[in-house]
Amino acid sequence: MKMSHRSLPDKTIERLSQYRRNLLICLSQGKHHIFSHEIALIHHITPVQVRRDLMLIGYSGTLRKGYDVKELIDLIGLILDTEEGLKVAIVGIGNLGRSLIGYFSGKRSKLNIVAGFDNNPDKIGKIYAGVHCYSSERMQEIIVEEEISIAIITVPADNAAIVAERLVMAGIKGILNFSPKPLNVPPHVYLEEIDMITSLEKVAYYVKKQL
Amino acid sequence: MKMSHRSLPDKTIERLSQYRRNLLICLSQGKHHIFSHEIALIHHITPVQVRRDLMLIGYSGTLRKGYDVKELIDLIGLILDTEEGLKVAIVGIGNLGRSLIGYFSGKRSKLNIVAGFDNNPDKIGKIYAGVHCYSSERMQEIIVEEEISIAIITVPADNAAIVAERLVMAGIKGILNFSPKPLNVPPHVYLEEIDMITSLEKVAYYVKKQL
DNA sequence: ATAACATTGTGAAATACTTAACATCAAAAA
DNA sequence: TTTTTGATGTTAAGTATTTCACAATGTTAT
Repeated sequence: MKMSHRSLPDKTIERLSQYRRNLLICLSQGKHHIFSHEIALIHHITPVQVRRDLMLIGYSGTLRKGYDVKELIDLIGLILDTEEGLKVAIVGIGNLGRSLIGYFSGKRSKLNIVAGFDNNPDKIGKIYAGVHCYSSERMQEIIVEEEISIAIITVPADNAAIVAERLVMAGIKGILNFSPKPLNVPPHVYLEEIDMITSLEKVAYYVKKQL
Repeated sequence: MKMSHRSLPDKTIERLSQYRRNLLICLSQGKHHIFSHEIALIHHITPVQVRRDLMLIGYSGTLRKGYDVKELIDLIGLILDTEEGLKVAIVGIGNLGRSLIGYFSGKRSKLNIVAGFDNNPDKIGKIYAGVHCYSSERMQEIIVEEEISIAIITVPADNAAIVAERLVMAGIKGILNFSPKPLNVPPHVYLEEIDMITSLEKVAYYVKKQL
């Protein structure tokens, strides 16, 4: 089990996260070993792809018995997680923000949403599924104080740019942006964008093509 | 302006959708021509990539004046949209569902959310930002009746599989799935998955790497 | 008129990612 | 004990996507 994964492909990272989630389910069902073709089936990919991913992270299964579920989960954790975990803030406590808080609360112990921010005075001071909502004005202060390193932006498009700028100034290291406006961040801040409108238009394109 | 784009790269489709959104903003600001490097700057990609995409859709700009914004928007529309538009249903009117309804309502005239479905009796019969919420039991009936071709799944993970199955049976052609469980659909149904947990874990991975 | 320039369009190279092909080997079967 | 089987691990080939390099050419400056 060598640790020689200097730089894993982007797509492999995504799949590792997905593998882990389903491996945890397998484990909870009492399944302790799994074959590459079983993992592949769950994720609708080829067994070779699974084996390649595991090869890249330096994991070896047992011939004819497959992979040890528990070991694999732990190894993926070693790659994706930090030991102490990372703190996450969510900016914009609208429907989307609250939905995300719901998704994450309690689930992944290594990524905790520890603060929410919003401008709406009705929301400030309230607690949503365990997450305290603060005034946006206190963003910088609390991010520094709590050592929050990741932010999720779920504010309306027009506010996203200014929010991002303030997050960067506060020392945020990674941003997950749901606003459909491309953001401008310095290269030392990792930016991941989820563009739901584009995703839907893409579905529409392929539906059209098939008609 | 030839129409020889038998099969555009997946990534090009995504970018076209994004280009269009920002071109519409340019147009509304009175900008009628745009250079490849200007488009590139907005989207944080290279000018060559922009030119390549436009080449692939068979659009030619004017040397030294760049691209005609209006023409380009129209051409992208010709590729991404159907003339009559497509109808969209949203299954699961929780926080995420309502947030998506908010995003799309009124914005894109060619993709209209025309129905929502939920099991919660409190929600059935209500109207959310113009979208009527029906009982999930009427899903099949209404999809057929209204000729809905696209569905967005925003139900909890455990219900997603059965929802997908029923959507396929009802004749849905494309699905945008927000549940973190990989779905199983026949090959004639286009499936796009947005995995918010994976996206966040990916951000965490790159943040960790940079530390 | 001519030269310098800035921009487009594109073949070819480079990079990133996936899949095929197969050597290897432990377990099960004969 | 030997053969067959069915899995892994990996090199090499294939595909998809991005970038390089540069020819072509209209516009502006001289």
